[in-house]
Amino acid sequence: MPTIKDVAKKANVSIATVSLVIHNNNRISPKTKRRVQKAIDDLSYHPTRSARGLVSQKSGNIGFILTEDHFTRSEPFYSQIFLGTEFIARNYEYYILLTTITPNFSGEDRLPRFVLENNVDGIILAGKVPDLLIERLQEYKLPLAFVDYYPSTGNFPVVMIDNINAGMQATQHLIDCNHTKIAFLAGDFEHPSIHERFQGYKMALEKAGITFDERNVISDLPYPSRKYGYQAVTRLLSQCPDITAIFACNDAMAIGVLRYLKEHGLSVPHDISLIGFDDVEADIYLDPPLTTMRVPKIDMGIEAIRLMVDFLNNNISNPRKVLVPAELIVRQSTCSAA
Amino acid sequence: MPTIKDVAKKANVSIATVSLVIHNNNRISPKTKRRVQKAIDDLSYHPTRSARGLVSQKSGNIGFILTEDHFTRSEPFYSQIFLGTEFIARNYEYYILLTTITPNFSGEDRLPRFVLENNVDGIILAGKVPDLLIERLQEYKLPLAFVDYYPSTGNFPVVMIDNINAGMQATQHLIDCNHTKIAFLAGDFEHPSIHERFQGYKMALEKAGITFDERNVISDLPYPSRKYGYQAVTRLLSQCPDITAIFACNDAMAIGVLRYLKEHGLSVPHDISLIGFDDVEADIYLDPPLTTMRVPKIDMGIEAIRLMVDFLNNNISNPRKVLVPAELIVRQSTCSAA
DNA sequence: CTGAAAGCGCTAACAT
DNA sequence: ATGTTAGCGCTTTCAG
Repeated sequence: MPTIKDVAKKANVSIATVSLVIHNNNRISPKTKRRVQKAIDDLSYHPTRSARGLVSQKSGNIGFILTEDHFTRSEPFYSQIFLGTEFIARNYEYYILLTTITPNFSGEDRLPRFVLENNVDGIILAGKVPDLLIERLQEYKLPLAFVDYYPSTGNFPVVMIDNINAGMQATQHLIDCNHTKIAFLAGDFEHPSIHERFQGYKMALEKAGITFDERNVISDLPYPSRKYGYQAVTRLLSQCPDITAIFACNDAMAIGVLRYLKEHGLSVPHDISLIGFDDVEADIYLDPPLTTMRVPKIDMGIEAIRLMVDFLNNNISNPRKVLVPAELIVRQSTCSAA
Repeated sequence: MPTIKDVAKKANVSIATVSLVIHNNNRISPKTKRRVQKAIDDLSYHPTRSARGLVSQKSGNIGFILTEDHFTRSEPFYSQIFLGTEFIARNYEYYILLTTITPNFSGEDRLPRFVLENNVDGIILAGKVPDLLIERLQEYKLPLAFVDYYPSTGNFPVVMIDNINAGMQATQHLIDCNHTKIAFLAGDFEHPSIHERFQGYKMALEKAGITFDERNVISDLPYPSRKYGYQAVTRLLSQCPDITAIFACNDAMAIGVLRYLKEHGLSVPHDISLIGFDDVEADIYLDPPLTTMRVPKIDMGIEAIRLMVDFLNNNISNPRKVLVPAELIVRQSTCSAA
């Protein structure tokens, strides 16, 4: 591999000149610039990352952290976001370094290697991450950005689904179908996204003049999975058998709900309308295909990188929040109330 | 961030000694070793990646290349493989750098930036990649490893599905169900995997004493997608209406086939049995759920990293090939012939 | 057993 | 407008 010295020699200039040409500094005469450029092209020279990194104290990498359970879960929600970051990072001349951490991150656990080794210029955190991790990360004065989660304290760039709006839209769709007894299946209320969807749910009810009934809400699920969706609806139907529509906070739960209803001879959508959230790939193959709120997962990754790069390049002091809209996808699991 | 100098000062030794301690060199007395280690711990010092990289000429990164169309296609086959590499790389203290290239890579196109900038120690290529790219990459004397593809020339570490076996198994399953008129829907015959599955198909037929019939094979599809599966079966049924079973080379095509059959009043599996390949997430939601060959995508990524790291650490000269087995998953799209 | 010093390839302040 | 030079933080001979 040619080095800057080879170029300098070939173009009969000093390495400083070569460096200046590379950075397109206009102190260099057009003539030498051309000569140097030719040498660069002839040798097909490219500055080496580590040498550059050493002097500039910039790695050219962005870290991406998520908890192990989020990485390995079957619904590829966060991996889609990650792929979104990978997809766009290229345009900004960054590479993404992925790592997972344990959800129970404690004082014993060491920080991701890329932090310790100074190998990232900023970090994107996806999904719920332990507060302690965030604190420890801040000691390294690394720019942080959050996707689909934000910590209760601190002012960071954040990409979130417009959950309130989406929650409203989903509920409104059911209301438009003349439903009034609408159940809300939350996953983990600790998660801000879920809580926001719940706000939207309540707002839509209120706007339609429907009294909110606490018994229609199941909010103590340990995890928003198929299994717990199945379980939740069991409980729901016993405590309020008259509901005609269910808003499940994600598609995994909705799939569990659907299975329960079918197994118990309840027709979807004729007996009960069902709307999910996320728009996972399986939705269209369900019977009936699931009405849901489509979340632009790839876009969320893209937006996160944009925020980070913006920050890195311009040192913006006032962090931006971006809300990505979810889109109502009407399929066949919802219909007018009888 | 503390540097090696800080540690040296704190432990009252030279930076050379610190470096030796870090690399666990036994020329250092246990006593100084302990003292230095304490200083390292107290300062929570970690060598900086770029400094290390500069002198060692090792980046600590492994590149992952796939073509754009493979990255963006809806069936997340290669992204699963990629996630497998990400998953395991951590254990070997490597990071993965992903990049995509155009499928029509030509002389005009520049190589991935991580190659030019000397930012990877080796490269994994997933899926079919242009020959020219491989040639150009070899000029950089970077170790290469292939997943789910291998070039016609050259001797590289390779991870492949055991396609011949899998093709046999799938076909054998249909034969076990008393089928004899079994169609084979290839995607792109250029791809070695498809060709191998075809070998397996023929071998199973032969073993069962069933004469191979060329008309039962559709092999001129531009791309193995739902759309082309749908199209292929149209043609297939017109040219040999008596087939009772179809082996589609991937699930995407199988899904297209299934749609066609349902739309044309043919029952799966009663009129026609259908087996796919890949085991994508949607399979279990299909009606009927799809019998298929499960491909361990994550494992393939893991194996690829293993091969690469083996090579990087031991400079193995005789590249290994690993064949990962596919597993027959019997669901409800196949049954005994009438 | 430990230290001095050279140098990896580059950037940027300072000279000229 | 261009060159000289001092590092960036580390590894690794080579001396002692």
